[in-house]
Amino acid sequence: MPELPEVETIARGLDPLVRRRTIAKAEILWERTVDARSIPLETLRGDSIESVGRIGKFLAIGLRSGRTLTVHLRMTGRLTVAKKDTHVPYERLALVFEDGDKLSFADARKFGRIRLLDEVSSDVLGVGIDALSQSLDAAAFGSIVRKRTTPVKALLLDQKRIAGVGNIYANEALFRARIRPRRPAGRLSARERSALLAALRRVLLRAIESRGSSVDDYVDAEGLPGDFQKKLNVYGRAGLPCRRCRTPIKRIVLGQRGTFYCPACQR
DNA sequence: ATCAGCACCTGTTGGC
DNA sequence: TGCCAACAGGTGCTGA
Repeated sequence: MPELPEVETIARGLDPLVRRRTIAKAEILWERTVDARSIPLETLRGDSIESVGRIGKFLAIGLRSGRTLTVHLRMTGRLTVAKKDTHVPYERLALVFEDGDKLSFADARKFGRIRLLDEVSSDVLGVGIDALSQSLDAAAFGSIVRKRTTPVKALLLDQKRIAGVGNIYANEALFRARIRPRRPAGRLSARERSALLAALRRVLLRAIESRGSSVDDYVDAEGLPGDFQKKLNVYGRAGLPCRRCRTPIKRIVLGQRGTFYCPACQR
């Protein structure tokens, strides 16, 4: 479910809600929610939250002890704050605070993972340069794309190279840059590369302004949906007329993911 | 290096 | 109405 704009929205919303709160205990309701490489969550007792940030699609909860708790929402994860005794549907893990509230992680499909680490970095998390990083410039983007035969859309989705882009925004950025998803990445012209990088930034930033896309069930830290789904040009619009040229939007499968594009606008 | 296929899970939706 | 297959904002592993 959540990609960079949704995770960023959650981080911003969550930060003021959990800052400075002290953890009384972690309640684990589905064991596999805790990453096998995690420091045991019992050690969270007495620690407190300093801030909430984002690395790629990971939420990074900075703790007083200097450690970091990372949360990956995968498809259906949700993080919300509630009273300790509130029943949260599909709750898999809860950080109960000393003040009687809890930070609840709910996840219908159980794909989400939480991990407590001494030190975080994009390297430890296995992700590449953040899609909104200033250092992702033409040169850096060029070296990622260069000589690759893989379809450009698959490259955008590869978290080890560029972190944060998921299926919605990969489709949308390619539409905006007028590039077909199957084009081998290495065969894009310099002009197309710069159009794509600009489109990617623009789409992600505008999605953050809209507080993300709620296509199905995404909600932010306050339980509110985003608005960007109203502005999507291709994602989920198979058969509907292109907003630019009225040609029906096509759906193909690429790398096992639904892929949408306008056969007239995108070359 | 790359890629298809499958695994992990559950809920929703659309077709017959 | 009911059943079943297809599909879902993600990622990791295996084997060709």
